[in-house]
Amino acid sequence: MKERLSAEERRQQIVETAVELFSRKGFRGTRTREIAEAAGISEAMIYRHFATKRELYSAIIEAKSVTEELLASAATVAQRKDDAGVFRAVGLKMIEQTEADPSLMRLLLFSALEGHELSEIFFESRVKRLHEFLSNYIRKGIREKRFRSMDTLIAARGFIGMVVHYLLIHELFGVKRPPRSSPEEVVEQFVSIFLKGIER
Amino acid sequence: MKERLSAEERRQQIVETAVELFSRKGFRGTRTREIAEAAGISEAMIYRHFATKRELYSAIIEAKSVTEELLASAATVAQRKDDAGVFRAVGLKMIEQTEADPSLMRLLLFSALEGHELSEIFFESRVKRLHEFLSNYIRKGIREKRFRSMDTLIAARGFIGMVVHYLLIHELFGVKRPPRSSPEEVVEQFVSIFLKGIER
DNA sequence: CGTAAGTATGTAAGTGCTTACTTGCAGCAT
DNA sequence: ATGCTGCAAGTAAGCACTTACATACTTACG
Repeated sequence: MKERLSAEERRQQIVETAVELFSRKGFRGTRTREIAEAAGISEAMIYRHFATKRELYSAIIEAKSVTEELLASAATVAQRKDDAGVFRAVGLKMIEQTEADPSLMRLLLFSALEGHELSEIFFESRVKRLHEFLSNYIRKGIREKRFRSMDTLIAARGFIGMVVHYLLIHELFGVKRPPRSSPEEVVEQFVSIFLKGIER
Repeated sequence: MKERLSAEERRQQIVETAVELFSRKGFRGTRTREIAEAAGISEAMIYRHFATKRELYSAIIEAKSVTEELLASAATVAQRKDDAGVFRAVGLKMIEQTEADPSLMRLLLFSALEGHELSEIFFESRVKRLHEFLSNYIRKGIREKRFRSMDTLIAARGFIGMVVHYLLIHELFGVKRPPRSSPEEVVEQFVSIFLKGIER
């Protein structure tokens, strides 16, 4: 007994199923037939909702490009002028979100490597804004004499880099973390090194 | 007038041609026919030298897994006990090598994302050894009371992360660097932040 | 040395399977 | 009864890999 969904629901369901597959196998590595099977429908249904495979992929990237609460929550902490708290919050949120759903990071990398036209939008919405947020935070700290003078964008990217690299080697290359290093401890150490490094 | 090469030369030429294509388009995205055309030969020649497309890919990964002079040159500097010099050398070498030939980084990412069986060997030979080298260097610095106590592997990965992230956003996502930030200046700032961050 | 036999490099033209996408038709909701 | 969601069964193009045959180079023997 098959379920009959409304067009909108079905479209949504196809997108969700396809995210999973594209993120695991890339655009070229994913078959429209697999998507249909995984969604429990026929291929023709995919093509009723999306003109081409590429259009489905683009719909996914656009859907995933909406910026979420990461920046909002960091901004809240930022008002308290608690430097360690801000960097800790950003680092932990990044790790939590990626570990809860690694498909985003994989899609971002796949789309960049495969040269998808929307890759840039994707990157800007997910990464660039984070760089800019931290860069602005550091700039303010410099003005308030807590941090020494430096290129704030490079510094911000440095901190993000530590966290991203951690995620890369764990989520992508399958490096196991040593028993004594929970995400919290790792982030704590990154924050400690970074903050001490930029303070006056 | 076609050139007739020895088996060894031809094999080498196929590998070199294929590296370029696989690194740009991934394993699944590269057609054996394209490789043949780019090498100026027929597909059948590829299959005389390699039983399958996958075998050609594996040959490339194995060839690219040989560790190069990065560690050697860093080890030389390391003997001088010049902390900034060591991290600067590692960071600059990484950037120089990747900018001179981005195919390695792309192959590494593609093979991990696409789940190639040799991806792990690739990662260990190119990344893990670097982590361990810096980790050992930091551990020595801690013993000699120049650095404060910490998890040396996490710290090492933090520094590498800054540099890798820089390479990712420039080589993969096409972020242009601001006019005032040459690789030298960027590395210098990373080294400055990181060293100040781990010193006593 | 000269040349024929043997061997390696090379190609053109497939083969059969997979794949993105289509068509024609059926049944359900309003 | 019309317009929707849905499917089975295509179709044409693309793909990794093969086959049958040609052409250059090497070697051995009269």
